[in-house]
Amino acid sequence: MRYDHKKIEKKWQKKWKSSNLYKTKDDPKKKKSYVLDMFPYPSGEGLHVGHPKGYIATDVYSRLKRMQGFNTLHPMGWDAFGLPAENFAIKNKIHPRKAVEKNIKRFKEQLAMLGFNYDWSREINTTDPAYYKWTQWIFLQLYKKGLAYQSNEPINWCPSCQTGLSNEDLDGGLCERCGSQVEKRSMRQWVLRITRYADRLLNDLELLPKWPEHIKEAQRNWIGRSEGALVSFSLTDVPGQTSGTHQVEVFTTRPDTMFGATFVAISPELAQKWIEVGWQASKEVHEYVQKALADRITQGVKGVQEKTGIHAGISAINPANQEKIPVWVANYVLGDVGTGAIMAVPAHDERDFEFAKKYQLPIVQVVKPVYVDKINPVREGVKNTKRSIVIIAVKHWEKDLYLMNASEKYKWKILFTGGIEEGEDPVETAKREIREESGYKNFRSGRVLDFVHKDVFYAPHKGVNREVDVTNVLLELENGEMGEITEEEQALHQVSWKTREEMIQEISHDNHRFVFRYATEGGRPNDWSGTLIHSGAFDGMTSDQAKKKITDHVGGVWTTTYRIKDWVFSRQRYWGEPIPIIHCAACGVVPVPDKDLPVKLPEVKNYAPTGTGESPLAAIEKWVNVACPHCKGRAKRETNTMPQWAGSSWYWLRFMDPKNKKSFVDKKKERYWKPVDVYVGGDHAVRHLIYARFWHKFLYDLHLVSGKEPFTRLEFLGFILAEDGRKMSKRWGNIIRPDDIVKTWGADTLRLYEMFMGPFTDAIAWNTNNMIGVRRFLERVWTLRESVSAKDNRDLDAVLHRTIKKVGEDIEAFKFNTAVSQMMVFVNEAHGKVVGRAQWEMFLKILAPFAPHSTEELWTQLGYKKSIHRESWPKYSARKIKVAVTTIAVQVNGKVRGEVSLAPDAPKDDACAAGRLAVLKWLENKEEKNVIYVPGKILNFVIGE
RNA sequence: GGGCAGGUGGCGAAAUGGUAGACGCAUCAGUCUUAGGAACUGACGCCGCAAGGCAUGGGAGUUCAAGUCUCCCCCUGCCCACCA
Repeated sequence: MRYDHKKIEKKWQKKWKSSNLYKTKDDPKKKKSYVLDMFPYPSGEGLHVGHPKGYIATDVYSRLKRMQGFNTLHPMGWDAFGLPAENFAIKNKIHPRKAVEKNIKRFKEQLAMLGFNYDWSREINTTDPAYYKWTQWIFLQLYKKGLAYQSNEPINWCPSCQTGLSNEDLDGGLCERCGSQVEKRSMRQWVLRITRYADRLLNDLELLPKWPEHIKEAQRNWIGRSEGALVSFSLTDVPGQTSGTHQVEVFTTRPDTMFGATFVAISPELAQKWIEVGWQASKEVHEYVQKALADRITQGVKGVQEKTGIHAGISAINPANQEKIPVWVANYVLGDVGTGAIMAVPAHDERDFEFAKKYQLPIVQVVKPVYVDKINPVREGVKNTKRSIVIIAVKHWEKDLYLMNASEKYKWKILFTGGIEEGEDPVETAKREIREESGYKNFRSGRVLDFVHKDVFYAPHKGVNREVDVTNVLLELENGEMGEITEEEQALHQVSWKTREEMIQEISHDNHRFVFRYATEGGRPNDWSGTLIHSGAFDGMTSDQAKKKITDHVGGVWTTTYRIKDWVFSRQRYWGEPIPIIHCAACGVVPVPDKDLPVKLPEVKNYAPTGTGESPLAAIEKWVNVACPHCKGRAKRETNTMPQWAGSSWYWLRFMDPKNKKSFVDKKKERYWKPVDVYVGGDHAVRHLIYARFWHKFLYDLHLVSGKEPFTRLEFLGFILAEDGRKMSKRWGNIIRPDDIVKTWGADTLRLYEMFMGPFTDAIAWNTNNMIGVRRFLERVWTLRESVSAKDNRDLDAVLHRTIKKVGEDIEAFKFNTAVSQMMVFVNEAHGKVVGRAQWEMFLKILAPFAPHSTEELWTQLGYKKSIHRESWPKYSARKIKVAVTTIAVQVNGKVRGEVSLAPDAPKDDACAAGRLAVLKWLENKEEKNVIYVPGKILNFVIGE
């Protein structure tokens, strides 16, 4: 009988369903495993072959866990509220609920084709009132704890989607759904106080060692905690000054550099505010502000590259040194970051530096960086000496080449250096040193760089530790004429001309490389920490010490700020959970009593957005007008709805207990099933995970859930690209549908191929030819059943047991590709040989998670009535993995010159004897200095030349 | 600009510091044939008739031994971003 995937797959999918094979029961005595997919949003497009990749992985993983004896929870559901469903419904003129039902049906059919082991009795749907009742209930708990509040602060408004958006819904200042430029609009909003959890969301990332580092890093960026000082600069010379313009407050993370603040820069937004309160800015300033604000809107914050600004005609007093410095309006200062104004320290901030260069503003270095040498670190018990030196970059008289000063003896490649004599001009020192050490003697120019630093190192040629104050000099030669130099100097300096690129690449010491770059490419602040200079009483302190001291000195406040803002939680749209609040003229804001939950979405004729800032629900008077639960007086319902993120912020808890009518999850069941052991998905690196962690922590604080973090391990998949390497999309016409693949090649082939393509986390292009190779593997498996015999084939034991071991370990580690290739190795090995029945059964079991249909069919052919998917995972025998003879490489001086077959545990003498014969011609007449033998791996003869 | 992940054959990719390229695709040669999306046998990093040499983005280093560890440079992808 040939391998007929069509018949087999349909047959078993039916049987599994009717026998409830994958139903999960709560069994407190058994150890559990909770394997969860990020549940999908059921779009109208249906699935392409990229979508199931994560579902296949969790299917394989959860099948392994079940076979290993775990009580396994592996559910699926639908995240079906939100703008896309609503926009789809409006466009196609059907009710969103109808559209969602239709889409879910289609999704389920497509998932069913692939033979997944979901327990469908636990299916949930965020738009089901029995589900969103609890979403509303959790919202009310947030409200009761003061974590949900109303606000009239201006929020982001998308004119196209006609709804408010949270900061997280923006992409570079544009609406992430439709790309429209977002406006600021003041309107009443519900907001969740996620900032109160910011520190815990940040710190508890440390509780998640099994999360990918890049996801954690993205979350840290998103939370954006930074510590710094709030400092006031008083203003003078403000035309039309009012109380609003007496002073300007800035936020800085570097108060230690305050003595180097040579100007203040304010955002166009703040300038506008000042104008509104009476500042009589000049015509030019006025025009600049208007233009900068307009650019923000037309180009978005992202689009503006060039830094521009204008002197505001105002002065500020630097509170550190009481110096009068100018105030500029600058487009690189943003209105909604920090206070909307900065103190600019061009010597130590890249952006301020760029601006200061452009407008010729003073640059004052106030931190002297200390470079601690890693190649020649200071030594204990050696004399410490202090000196002043120059580091000298020397430019060629004609070409763009520079002098490299190499030393064979000390193995370094650096610039020239030399000690400054008492009272000597650093440029003269530099010229003298170059004449003495290189011989070049005529100079066109020389200048001292506006950058000093300190080096701390051990000087091997003098045998002392050095702490040196460095002045940096750039010399340019007039011509190539050379004078006499001593032999001693010649031996010490191997002089050569190098291009700029070669210099940067070859210089062996970081400080010299930095000086070279500074001299030839222009200035850039560096991040070596250091001590203060030009800072009055604070000179000599380290940056860290000075930060708080200077903040105190100027009367500033040390504070913590976050990039993450409170979560704007209301949407002025129809298709979402109604916010369960009643507004009563007499009692104010009244939460809907628990007994009246859920507040169901009413039927409505027109669910298109109104654009007035009110949701379509506001027009349904019968629904809006209610009696106040308190005073029974006339009251109105809240008409805003929740954002799409609401339903997915707690759904993993509902799967534990999906039908519970008394609470969102039974406490006992929660304690048994928590936490999610493996969570698998692709999108949503930041927002969903942050929101979910936030709600979970909140529920933890109410003692409603029993763990601090919901997801122990996160596996983040790489997307499958189209065959042309682009994203699969209707637009490119490169979509491949699983339906077609399953029909032609079978679900098992598709599953196995998606696991075999490459590393799970990599984005890899689909390749149908490669997939056919996997189908060939399944056919060879099918053929193998003909050579099964009663007695085991001992020759296959080692490879079989190695395969069992590797497949189990690789699935556990989500290294599915190498698990599959190991099974291919086994089948190649078994090809043309007799396979013992017991061996065959073990192999079918380890293949079963990947290819559930064909293995089930082959299993039945052996006469079994019970499903293979209820079998347990085979145990490998460590003894059988061991082989009698193995081939190891024989090296001579690390190069492979032959090989030899040995027992893996052969003694060294035997190995050497056999090895010598194998590489005889390489050893003749040579002195054998050493032999390295690693049993089972390698034999290396080290010989003299 | 910052962070993270990467850079290995014609392609997808393997490789606890120990024979680089497992496994698969494609290609080539052959066998068989009921001419099929066949199957089977073999070859397949580069240069070279061979002996051998050269090869994991480039350069240095540590080591008996480096794709793997250290340092520097270059490039690509993803995320964040004039975040003060």
